[in-house]
Amino acid sequence: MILAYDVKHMTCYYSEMFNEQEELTPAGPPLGDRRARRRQETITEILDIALDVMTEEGVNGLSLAEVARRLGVQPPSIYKYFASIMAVYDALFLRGQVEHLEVLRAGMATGGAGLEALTKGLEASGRWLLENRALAQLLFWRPVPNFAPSPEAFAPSQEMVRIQREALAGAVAAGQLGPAADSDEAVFLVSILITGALTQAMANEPELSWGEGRFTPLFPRLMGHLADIYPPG
Amino acid sequence: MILAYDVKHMTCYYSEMFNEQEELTPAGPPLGDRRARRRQETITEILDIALDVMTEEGVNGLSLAEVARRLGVQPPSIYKYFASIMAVYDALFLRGQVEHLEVLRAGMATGGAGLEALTKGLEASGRWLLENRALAQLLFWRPVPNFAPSPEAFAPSQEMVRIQREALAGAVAAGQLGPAADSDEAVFLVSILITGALTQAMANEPELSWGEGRFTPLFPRLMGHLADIYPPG
DNA sequence: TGCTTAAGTTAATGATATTAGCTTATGATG
DNA sequence: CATCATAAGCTAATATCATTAACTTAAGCA
Repeated sequence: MILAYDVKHMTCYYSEMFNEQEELTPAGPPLGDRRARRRQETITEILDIALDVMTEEGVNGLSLAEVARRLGVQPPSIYKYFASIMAVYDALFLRGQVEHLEVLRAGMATGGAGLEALTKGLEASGRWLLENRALAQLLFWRPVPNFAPSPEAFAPSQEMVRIQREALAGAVAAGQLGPAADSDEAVFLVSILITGALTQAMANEPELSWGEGRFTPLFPRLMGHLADIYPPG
Repeated sequence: MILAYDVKHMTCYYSEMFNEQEELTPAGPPLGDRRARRRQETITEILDIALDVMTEEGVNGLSLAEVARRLGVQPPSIYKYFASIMAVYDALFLRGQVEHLEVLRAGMATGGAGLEALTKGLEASGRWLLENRALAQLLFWRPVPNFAPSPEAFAPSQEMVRIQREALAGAVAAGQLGPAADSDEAVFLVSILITGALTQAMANEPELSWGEGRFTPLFPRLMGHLADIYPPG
């Protein structure tokens, strides 16, 4: 899925909306090896804390002052690492995309092939997203006014669409689905199913995991009926 | 749909999460007729402006200071009408629920019966929600940290579920769907379809209306395949 | 060993939500 | 019609933000 925010296949909204690219991290000049490592560690630490805060207070509840407090530092110090709070959101968006892509890939590898692999992959993705709700909301919804992900942060999403088309093509080749399933349209259709299940679960069942509750258990069934929509042979 | 935020059928999340009910409007003592009308007009005006601001700046971009500015008044004056910014969100949530319910009802009345009426109703609902994105996000997503709708604001959602079950029961009676479709599960399943289409459209195609783009045109087709999931006879 | 500069600091600016307390003028009531 | 309660406005103040400017310090490369 991750159709939210795709840019290549998803026509042009984000391509129009990308923020002007100021440096997101205030320039990383030729750092000595040791210094560079320390710096990277601090950046990671800031992002971890930011994620904690977002998980506790909501995506929009992120406050650099609170992050600084937990890091044991004064608020302006954060600006040595991130140009603005939007840059923090962007870094988290990128982190979310990358991790999520990896989870989808790994999930698909556990299944068989074609439709089965796709379903397994999307379930793994769903499980991960419900375990990382703050990231999921950042990736799927538009909770933060004036935030639009940078092209870099957005890039993994195109790979995600490619992978899914590949799986659908595999399902067609295996005779699980009709040839019409090898299309962007089918990817969008699948994205509606997974996004619907996830959105309902996130909004209504914040305590439950994938496979629990009233929505996510229906997802595999819906995927199974893909063959009704794209009948093989 | 509107399963997001339902409370009766949607188990218990919101019932646990309802905010302690402080007065949302700072007490409405026995107002004279004229005064009461003026007051109500001002309240409506504030909500209209708040909706404008949310539409322009995002749901979380609402600022009482900005509302006051547009109303031509100092920020503290808003507090004569609403106890807090959360009370404004709650009033808008209620307004959204009520209008949305009416739209669904009217939409269903235009179609035939059973499955057809349900599809017509949900399409009308989708059209309205895309025309009222700020409200849609407030109703479906959880964009505002620490906001939970009051039971009053939430109530219309139960009626919405009831109406949909009724339509599904009608579809079963008409032989369009199998008996298993007369269930809460089927309502949840339908809610996944509509929520998925709407979420994708809202996140990725903010300029487009219902029926345009890559997601919402797929919805009627998905509804048509409900008979595959709940085969009649 | 010394010096560059990364990484921290404090101080200040202009937003915000909200509370307290004062003023005014509307309109219900005698 | 006059009175008076009070609705509805105001200003001032508090506490929270994000962010910028300008300074200090100390790490670590040469």
